[in-house]
Formats: sequence, C-alpha cells, structure tokens
Amino acid sequence: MRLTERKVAATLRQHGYKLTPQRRAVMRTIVSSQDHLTPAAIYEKVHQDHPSIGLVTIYRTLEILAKLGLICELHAGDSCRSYTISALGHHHHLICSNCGTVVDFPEFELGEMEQNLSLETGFRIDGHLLELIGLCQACQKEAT
Amino acid sequence: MRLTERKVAATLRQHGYKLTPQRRAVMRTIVSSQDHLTPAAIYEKVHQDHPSIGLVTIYRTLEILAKLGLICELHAGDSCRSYTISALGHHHHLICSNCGTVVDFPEFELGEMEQNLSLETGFRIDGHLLELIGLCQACQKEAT
DNA sequence: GTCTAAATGATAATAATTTTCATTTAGAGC
DNA sequence: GCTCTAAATGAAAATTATTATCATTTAGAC
Repeated sequence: MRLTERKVAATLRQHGYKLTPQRRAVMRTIVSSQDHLTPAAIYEKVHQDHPSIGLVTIYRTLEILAKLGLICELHAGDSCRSYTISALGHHHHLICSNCGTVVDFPEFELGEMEQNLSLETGFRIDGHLLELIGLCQACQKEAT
Repeated sequence: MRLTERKVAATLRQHGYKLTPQRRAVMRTIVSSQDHLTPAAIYEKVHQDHPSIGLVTIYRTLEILAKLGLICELHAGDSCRSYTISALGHHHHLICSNCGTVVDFPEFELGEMEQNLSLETGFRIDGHLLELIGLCQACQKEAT
C-alpha cells in the first residue's frame, strides 16, 4: 500500500473527515520527507506554502492521520515525538546517540519470535519498532 | 554487572560526582522498581522518604545517571520519557497501545544482524531497543 | 448557490522541562 | 573532628511543548 494522495483522501472521507488544503499540505510534507519530523519541523515546512496555517492545526492533523494509520508516531532518539509515513507497522532505525541522525534500514524478520511471544504473553502484536543505538561514522571521528 | 549501590557510588566518584542522599534515593527507587518510571513518578516515590527533595533535582540526577550509563532513558508507548535500570544496553519491550502497559521480555539474539549492519553503514552499534506494539489481553477483551 | 457540521486560527490554559541564583553540603586536606 | 571549596540543592522564574476554548470560515452534501 503505497501512500498516494488519492489514498489519503479516500481514507479521510471514509472516516467522515474532510480533505482540507491544510491536511493535504501536512500529508504531502511528511510523504515527501523520508525523515522523521517533529510537529514543529512539519509546521515550519508547511508554513512556507501556507503562511496562515497554525501550529494547532498541525497537531490536530497529525493526531488524525496517526489514528487512521496513515502516518506513524514514534519516539526516537532525543525527540519525544516525531512522525513518518506508515510502512505496514514495521520500523527499523539506526540512531546516532550523539547527533541524533536516524537511518532506516530494511526489513528484518521477526515474525517467528512475535508468534512465540504472542502465545506466551497473550498480547496481540500489531507492529514493532527496532532501534539500534550507536555512533554514526562522523561522530566516531569527532570523538577521537 | 548487577547494579549495586556500591557500583553506583564508585561510578559517580570516578567521574567527579558526589554521592548525595538525594542521588542515592533516586537510584534506589529506580533499581527497586522493575518498571519504567517517568521523572514525575520517580519524584513522587522519592518524595515520600525525602519530602524536601525538589523535582529539579530529580531531573538533574536522571540526566547524570543516564549519561553514566547507570540507567537507561527511553521513550516507550505514550510516555515521552521514562527511565529504567540499564541492562547491558539491551531492551525488549512489549507495549500495549491501549493502556500503556510495558512488559519486558527476555534476551533475543540480534548480534549477527548488528554486525552486518555495522559493516554496511559504518555505525558503531552500542545497544538496541526492540519494542513490539500491540494489545494486552485485558485490552483485547475490552475492545470487543 | 445554500446550508450545516466540521475544521481552522488566534488566544489562553496547562503541562513538562530548563535556567537562574542564593544557600547548603560532600568529601578532600589537615 | 574541623575547615574549606567546588559541587549540589531547592525555590522560583523562564522557556518550551501540548491541549482546550471559541468565534469565524469552509468542504462538501443537497
């Protein structure tokens, strides 16, 4: 399920939400960035095209998009909250503990372990977040 | 390296920090709880024994202990920040997306993948955080 | 176009975290 | 044990992040 504007519009409507220019702008900003953006960062970007948009609208929009599963809220590295496009509930990050760089890395198979764990604990497992913490190359050099 | 009071004292001194009753109380609170505690929760607990301690001191102490690697800061579930004893840099959590319950689960081997990834990306990998998100049994029932 | 519920932006309110600064104290040296 | 000093503390203020309120505007059904 690639995330197109059409899909976003459809999902919003399906759930009784309107498709406003502001929401479209927020979504477009998140989709076009492969990064993990904080509400403030999203606000800054969106604000360039829509100078009248308020930070409050950003927060509200993020909440809705996250609830609908179109974007994913996460708490990576230093930033308490950031958002990125939703990719089937799996997230793999490599985070530099010094500069905060976040690098995504490709799928890693956890399915079997998830099944075992689900049996043991009774949890229904919907997704996962695997964060590896370390030092990126640049920060390793800097540290010497 | 089990975390004893002796070890904490030694590590603090090694780095030029003093061992104050407040720091000891914060540390003891975190060690004796197997949970992940927010600064506010730690404050409340510590406050019972040390009514005069300020929230600011909690924040400061947590920052130092985390920097020294004695405790681990994490951003799990809904809470932006919480702390738990440091266990060799590995953390495995099962988080309920509804009620926020966090369950630790035992070691899972990621060593090989970490090595590969380290070669590919140049990161030096120091630890990891694996969070599985789902619904605990109670919340599954509630949802029906 | 008209209409209405939903969305917006401005402002205020609340909560979380950090800074500042005067006072107190841990622990080194005697 | 007593003295001294740098470090730590607590109180209060300042800053930052987030949420609530409310009058105004607007998307989209008809």
